[in-house]
Amino acid sequence: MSTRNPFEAPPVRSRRGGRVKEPLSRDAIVAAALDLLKRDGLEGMSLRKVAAALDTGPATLYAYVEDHKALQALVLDRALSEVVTGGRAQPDWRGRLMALLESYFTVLTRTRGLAPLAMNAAPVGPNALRILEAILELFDEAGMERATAAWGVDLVLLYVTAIATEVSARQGTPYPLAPMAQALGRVSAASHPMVQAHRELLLSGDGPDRFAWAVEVLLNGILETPSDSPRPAQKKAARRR
Amino acid sequence: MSTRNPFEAPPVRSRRGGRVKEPLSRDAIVAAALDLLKRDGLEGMSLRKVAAALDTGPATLYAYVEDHKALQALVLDRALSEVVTGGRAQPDWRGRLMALLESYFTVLTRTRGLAPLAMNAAPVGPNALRILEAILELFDEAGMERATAAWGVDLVLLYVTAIATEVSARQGTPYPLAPMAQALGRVSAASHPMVQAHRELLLSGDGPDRFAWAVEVLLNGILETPSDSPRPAQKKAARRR
DNA sequence: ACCTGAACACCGTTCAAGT
DNA sequence: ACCTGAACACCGTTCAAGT
Repeated sequence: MSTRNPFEAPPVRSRRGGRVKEPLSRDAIVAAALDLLKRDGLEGMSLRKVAAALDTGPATLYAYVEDHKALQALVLDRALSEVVTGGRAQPDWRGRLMALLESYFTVLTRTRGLAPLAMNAAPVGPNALRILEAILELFDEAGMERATAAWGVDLVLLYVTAIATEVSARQGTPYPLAPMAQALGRVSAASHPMVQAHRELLLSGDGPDRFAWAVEVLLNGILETPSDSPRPAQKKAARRR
Repeated sequence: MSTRNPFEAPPVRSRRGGRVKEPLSRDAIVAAALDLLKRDGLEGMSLRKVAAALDTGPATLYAYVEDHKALQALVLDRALSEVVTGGRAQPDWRGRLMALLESYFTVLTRTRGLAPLAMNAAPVGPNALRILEAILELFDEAGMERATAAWGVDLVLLYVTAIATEVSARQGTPYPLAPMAQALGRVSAASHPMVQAHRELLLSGDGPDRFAWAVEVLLNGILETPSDSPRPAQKKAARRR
């Protein structure tokens, strides 16, 4: 890869789809980094590997990108371009919001190493803003107050990002919940009766139902808890008893 | 520190509070690592630095600890020993749960670098189990169904861990929400009217009210959304319109 | 058999020397 | 003036050589 036979024709013609030593640019760097992230996960996206993929040294990238963290933020937002915000399939705002959050969740979990990146970088790129705008629109359609909507969008995005981080971390390991199962197995009924009683339920996987349930929880909770009353009445607490 | 004057007395007497070259052990390693984490944050807790603090080489630690990730998990659980689960100050389960989650949140945010550690490691240590048990107890007191409680405890802990990670990441930077403020300032009203309209609200800081609000949202939502009905009726959706 | 110095294969970032 | 090879100051992990 690094040694080139001098008798070979210079690689001018494009191998299909591949860039042909295109001039270095911020965008080309971000694109290469995202390719590496998709292929090899977070550690495939090191500054040195990105530089190597572009046939240059690591120092060169600093002419186009502040530092590694900034590159991560750029890669994240580029990846978020795949999130679908304009869905009109569902008639109600809840359905549309669920579809949007599922799209966000899917993008984060499908690309190995993307979710932790979203957990570490502030969502300030153009695609993050597009997602923000879409959710606020749906919250407005739901008749939510502005203050509640502002805090709510943060809450919802943070939660989905967090669960995506957890799920994508588990995707690496062969038996994801083995450590938890072991820990729960060792628990004594005397010291941890509740954990014992909930053992199987705590281990029940994270299928789509669970994601949908969690989102419903957030939406129901947000609708019921206006942000101006820090300690709302506990009217509902006893209801389900 | 590494060069020692051969004429000085060997460091046998304890400098107050300090360990005196106590024999290496898993526990001593974890304690030293937590000390370093508290002092210098996540990067202060590198395997090499922990080894150096114990006057040994990095290879030695592998006799006591699986690898760096396992050490992180041990350090996390040791730090979680400070979380107060037995509070009886509040008469109601909500108040006690709020106090417990605040304690967890405080422990995670007070120690620099601890929160991301909690985000990466599965909560399977003895202190994590103690917290799990306490929350399940309170959920039971609230009359929650078991399946709902099992999913709910996961939801609540994950959210609090996530927000602690975000807050503690911001604690490092001098002007935490400057990037967000800038991004929101550049947004055009034409393309992002909702973001524009919520601008100041989106930037309103993360004080204790906001944390309390978020927890109330989760609790209200969980109480209202039994886990057996993946798509509960939207009875409440229009109420606040 | 146990412990560990030294080596291995990496990092992100800087900067002086080249064009 | 711009670009970048080489160096700097680190990583986590392994393993052969010592006790």
